Amino acid sequence: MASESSLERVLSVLSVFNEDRLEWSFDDMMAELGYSRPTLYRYIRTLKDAGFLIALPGARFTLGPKVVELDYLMRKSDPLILRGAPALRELSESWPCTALLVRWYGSRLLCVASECSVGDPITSYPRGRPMPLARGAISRAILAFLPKRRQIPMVADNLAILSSIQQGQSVDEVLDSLRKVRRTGYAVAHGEVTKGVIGIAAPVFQDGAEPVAALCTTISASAIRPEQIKEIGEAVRAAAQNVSRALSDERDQDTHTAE
Amino acid sequence: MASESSLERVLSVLSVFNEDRLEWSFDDMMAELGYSRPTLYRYIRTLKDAGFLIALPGARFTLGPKVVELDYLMRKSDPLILRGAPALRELSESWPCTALLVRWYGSRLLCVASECSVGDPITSYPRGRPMPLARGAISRAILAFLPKRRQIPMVADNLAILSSIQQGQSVDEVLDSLRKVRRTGYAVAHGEVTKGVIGIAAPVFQDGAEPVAALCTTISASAIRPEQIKEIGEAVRAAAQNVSRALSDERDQDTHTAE
DNA sequence: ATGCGAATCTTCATATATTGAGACTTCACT
DNA sequence: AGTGAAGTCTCAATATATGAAGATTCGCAT
Repeated sequence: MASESSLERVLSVLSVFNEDRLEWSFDDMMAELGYSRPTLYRYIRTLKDAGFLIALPGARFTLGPKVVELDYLMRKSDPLILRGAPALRELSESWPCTALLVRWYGSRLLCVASECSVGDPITSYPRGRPMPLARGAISRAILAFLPKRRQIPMVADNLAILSSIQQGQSVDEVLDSLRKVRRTGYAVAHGEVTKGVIGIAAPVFQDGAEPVAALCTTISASAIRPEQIKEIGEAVRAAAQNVSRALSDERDQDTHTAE
Repeated sequence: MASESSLERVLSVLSVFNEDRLEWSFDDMMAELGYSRPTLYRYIRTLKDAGFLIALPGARFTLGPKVVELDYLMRKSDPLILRGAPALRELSESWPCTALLVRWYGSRLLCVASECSVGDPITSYPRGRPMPLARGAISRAILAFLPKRRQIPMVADNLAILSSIQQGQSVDEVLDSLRKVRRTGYAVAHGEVTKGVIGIAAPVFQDGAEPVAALCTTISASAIRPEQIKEIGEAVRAAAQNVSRALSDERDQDTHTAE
């Protein structure tokens, strides 16, 4: 068990900040992280100089402007967002829903863009809010299209949750229900993440076999008739396919211009 | 000249990413940063493990999910954004403009929130896009209210730019025109950042003497009559004062509950 | 499947940078 | 001027980052 390096230690300073606590006093940080006083001051100074932290009055600290700038860079030219925005708009205009684009980072699901056509958005997953890994249509739209090698351990790791939402009692049963999702082309979830909300999601691919994202609509169960789900599902699937195609075309262009 | 520490070096890996280049191949990074192969691999692995980077196919890298998550945390509970949002909405509803909330990070001006009431936003400063330090109403709204100790060097450093926009030929002349801004309570700029766009900005305070942000409206010069500027300026000033008050009240509450 | 080249990770000896105790400075406030 | 808290510096001990070279794994085409 290699103990962590100083590089990891600086970065873990940034990990003390979470949904519940965005302002830390020096002493609390020291207690939390267990570094010595000069060391923590050194780390903090380094992070401050790089813009990742700023000092507040009263020996307290919070996240700094560099974070905001980096996120702006990502937003500004993420091909997924650029190519996906029209799809989000179209879906959200066709039904009273929130349409989401959720990136699959190999181990995290993170909403990267969303568009909402109802006054009071039912799902509250704006950009940056991590989503549950094994619950909901999005998660299943990804899981179902993972290559077996990655799929099986993921299912095994999350079997308890998957069982609790009727996806099967054993790994094999879950795999079976995922196979169905794969055949249909989209996943549907009834109130798995938020009660009374139906999620309908389809995977987005870039080139490889593994999906890079999912496109999803979340609709209040009371806003549609059950028969409409199929229609919406097809629309989501088609939209996701369009985004996939747009992404792959772009990559081709890159390749060509690079030659 | 203390050479940089390994901590600084890891963080500078994140600084190769900019508006023009968000994907780097390993070799380009190595050339840019000048680290040895194993060292750069170690840095990258550390950053990947922390979620700040992800690998793309073809030995290329880009920014990772942690950045997005951290920005979400900031957005979600930045008191300035929370308290400022109503002001932005109100201003943008009163005139055909884009209203901005711009944080002053001591050395950087960064838009943190904006609200737009015209179809095609005239200014293109969404969240995270750094703004010029010495040009425009926002910058002057901050500069004018800085304590002298910080103000004078800032003016001196940026004299060339300030002169080019008719703020005075010498430091003293600029200070004089800033004094006027201070008396008026808001700054006005005609097409300094974007041609044909008028900016009107006022400072926001938290507790201290130094402003923490500026509230700004940007209006197309053709959309208003010149006489309206005063009216808008007063509204911006009043709104900024409200935000300041809200921020300070909140701080008071913190203090009381902490006792 | 098999093999190839590129991408990534180890190993290891060495030099070097990081660490923490404690002293010191700085600053804000009285 | 005096106090206390925030932040920095000094310095010796030591842990750790470094890079050369080599091993391994991965991705992909055959």
